[in-house]
Amino acid sequence: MLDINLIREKPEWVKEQIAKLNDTAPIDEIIAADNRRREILGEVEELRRQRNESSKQIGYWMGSLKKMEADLKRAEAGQDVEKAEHLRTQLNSLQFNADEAKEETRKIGERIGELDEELRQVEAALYEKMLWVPNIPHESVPVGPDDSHNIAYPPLGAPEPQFDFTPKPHWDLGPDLDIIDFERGVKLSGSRFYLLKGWGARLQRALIQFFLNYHANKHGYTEIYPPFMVRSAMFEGAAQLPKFADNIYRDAEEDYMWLGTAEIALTNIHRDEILEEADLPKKYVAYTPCFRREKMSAGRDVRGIKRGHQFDKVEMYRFTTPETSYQALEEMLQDAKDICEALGLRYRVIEMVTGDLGFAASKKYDLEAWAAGCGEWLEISSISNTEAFQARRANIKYRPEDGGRTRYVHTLNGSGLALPRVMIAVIENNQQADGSIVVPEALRPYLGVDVIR
RNA sequence: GGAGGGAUGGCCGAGUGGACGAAGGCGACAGUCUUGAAAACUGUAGUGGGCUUUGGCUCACCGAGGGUUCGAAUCCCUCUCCCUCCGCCA
Repeated sequence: MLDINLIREKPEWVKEQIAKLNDTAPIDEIIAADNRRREILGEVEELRRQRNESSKQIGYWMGSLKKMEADLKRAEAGQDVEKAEHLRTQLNSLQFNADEAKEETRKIGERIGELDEELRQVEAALYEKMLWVPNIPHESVPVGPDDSHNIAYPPLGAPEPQFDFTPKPHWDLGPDLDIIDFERGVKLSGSRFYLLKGWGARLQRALIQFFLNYHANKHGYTEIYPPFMVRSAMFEGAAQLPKFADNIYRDAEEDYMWLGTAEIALTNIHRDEILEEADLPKKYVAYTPCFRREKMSAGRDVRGIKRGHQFDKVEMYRFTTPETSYQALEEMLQDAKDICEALGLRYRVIEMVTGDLGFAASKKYDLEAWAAGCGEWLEISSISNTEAFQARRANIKYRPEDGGRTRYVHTLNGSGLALPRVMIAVIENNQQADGSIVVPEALRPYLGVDVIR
């Protein structure tokens, strides 16, 4: 979510920024709703102030009345006719004042009720609109209309694998080695599902283990095991809802939704908290399966295991101060590159232009790995700085060390790395003429074999 | 799944309709004392919104949302979460 103050103060600038994303947002409607909201707020608060004031007065009178009633009872019991008469007169007049004030205050209350109702509606409408406004790109992001304009940096890591035979794509290699079973996956769950079997399943498990250990041991991340289903509010906090509702699997009875990425759980770890600046940055890493409907990409990438409804991913996540978030973004990019290097992948960095930033990111890099069998660059990581976009939705703040006002943290997320695709690259790039696969050095301690055959 | 008990400030905990943004304690911070520290004493402190001549003024917030009332931490309803016992279970 954007800062409403920013929209209020620089509406035209905000519109320009959003136009760069190839997106639109009802900024004028938002400003109108915001104005109306503040108008009502001013009115209703003044009325509340009046009500508080007269309630206090009434309270004071009610106290006096109680005392006078007691006095009257005593006077009557003591046969003090004159005093009783005097008290009765006073009592009646005070009672009259109190009743009158009550009636007047009740009317104020009615008006407050009406205004409150309108305020509720205006605020709900404003909030709903705000939820659909995308994040604003960082000034360093190149302006471009779509992904064809993204900047692809020269390949890094291992040289392009060379073969003296025609390398097979994983959808042939897998079944030949009996490590991927497409038919039975489909039997269980339908299209876009598969089975990993034997060394295939073990290879994926080794990769997960390797990634987690690497980030925890060498990069200083704290490992998290989160719930794989979370409440819908967490999806809203991570900016997945309302916009991406089509992509989410959910429970039919309860308010549970299956993670599309660990980012959703990790973002909300510190939801509604105020962190201490001294505790920042917080760095988390988590392995989770990810579940996606893929409605939007129906018909795309149907071959092989590149895009399924379920996949595994190790995700890095950071909470930082605003001053350090862009440095943190570069560090996370390096963290992901380190893994690519350690695995001997041929990979490249893609810097996204404004038109391909997506909804939540202010700046984003992708990492792509070369897969020699299918002859494709596969996206194996996406690393974003969302600045305060998620923090505002999930209400995550920190208290600056100098004791100033609380501020929103910046949050960053990045795959480190995404699984079936890294496995595709490993399998296809390391295949030999006989169909066997050489296990990368780094994974051998986890698998206990040098070659999968 | 059944029965019962809870949710109050950083923490503990009082508060059953009116002077309560909330006693008291602990912790935190600042000051006094001290060579320094501790102890003691004194003082300061929540979050968010609106307005503002930037001095302030004001509203809301006691798990969440409704309701009753002139007035709600306090009474009523719904929901969420936690705890205890029973049942079931990896």
